[in-house]
Amino acid sequence: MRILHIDMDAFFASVEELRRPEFIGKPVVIGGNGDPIKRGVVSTASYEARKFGVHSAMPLRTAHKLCPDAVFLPVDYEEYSRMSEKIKDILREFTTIIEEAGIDEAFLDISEIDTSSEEIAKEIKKRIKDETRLTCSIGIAPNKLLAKIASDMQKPNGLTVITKGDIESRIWPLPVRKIWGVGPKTEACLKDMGIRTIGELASLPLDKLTERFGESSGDYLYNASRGVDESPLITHREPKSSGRETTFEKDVDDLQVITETLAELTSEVVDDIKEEGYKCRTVTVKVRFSDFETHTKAKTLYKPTDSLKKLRKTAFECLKGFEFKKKVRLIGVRVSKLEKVGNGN
DNA sequence: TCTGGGGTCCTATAGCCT
DNA sequence: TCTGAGGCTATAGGACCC
Repeated sequence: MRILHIDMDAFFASVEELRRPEFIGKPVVIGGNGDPIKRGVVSTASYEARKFGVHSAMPLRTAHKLCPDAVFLPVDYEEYSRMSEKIKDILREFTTIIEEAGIDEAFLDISEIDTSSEEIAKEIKKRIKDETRLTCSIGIAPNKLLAKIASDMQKPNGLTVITKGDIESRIWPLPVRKIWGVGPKTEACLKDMGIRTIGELASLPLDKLTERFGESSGDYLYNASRGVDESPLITHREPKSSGRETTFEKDVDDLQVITETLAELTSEVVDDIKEEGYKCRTVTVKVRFSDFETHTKAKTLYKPTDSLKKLRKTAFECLKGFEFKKKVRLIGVRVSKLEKVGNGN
């Protein structure tokens, strides 16, 4: 197997710099509605902004303190999606075995292509650069797990090939956090066990991992630390749920405002699923309180619907299940158990 | 003082059925 | 009739990803 992972460099920021060349070379921070004093987090920071310590998921206000002179811009998903499609169209000319992993990433199975991996990668980089003026980083390895780690090893504009023989020398020294699926919680848990690197993780026996993380995650970590991953590329997926949520600019205690906002969000979700041609059975309402405590209430209908009246009524019933003793920071609604409407099924 | 919004997947628990 | 063992579904919460 030869799997290629392609990851666009500082994608949102780079797309903005194409539109506004005067920002090139400056620290650029994309996030929220572009106002660094309001609630929101950083989606993407340009490499110049990263030098100030700004990174994804950081509160915009923190980014503003670290780098007050940065250019702060709102997220423009439509523009990034258009660019993403352009790039994916280029990738599809190399193979149809593609997994789209988010707006700025993809896996390609290049096992059956009769050209060396490096040549394919260089050609992809050239095509993307020529046709969009954007750069990307590419990793090539025997599986998705290693290809993704590889693409991250020499950013930006990198090209990294990892073979099975490289695992001990090049993968084991890396921190466990580099493994897809290992986030802050798992990292902290492993640190408690004295484990910091992937190599140290590989020294743990399977039963110790399954005991600590459960059957599924334990198995995954055991295999991942050895560079073993047999997961196939997902070339097509059906949506499982669709939702909308919003964080209030200031925490709210007015039930009227909360209810009205929920009604609006529900109507947006209904528009979304109708447009995609789905009905749904389950409605989940989410409330986050001022102390960040988050709760959900769900109700499942007997039969699938896309009726705004029915779904709004169900959302309101869910809302009644909450106790509002604290101010509300966020309200959201999600529908699931989706079924494609129409003849086909 | 901070901590978005779009999702997916996993786990635990409870009720119901065989 | 009683007591489980499993399977399935609904619900709630949480970790993680981009």
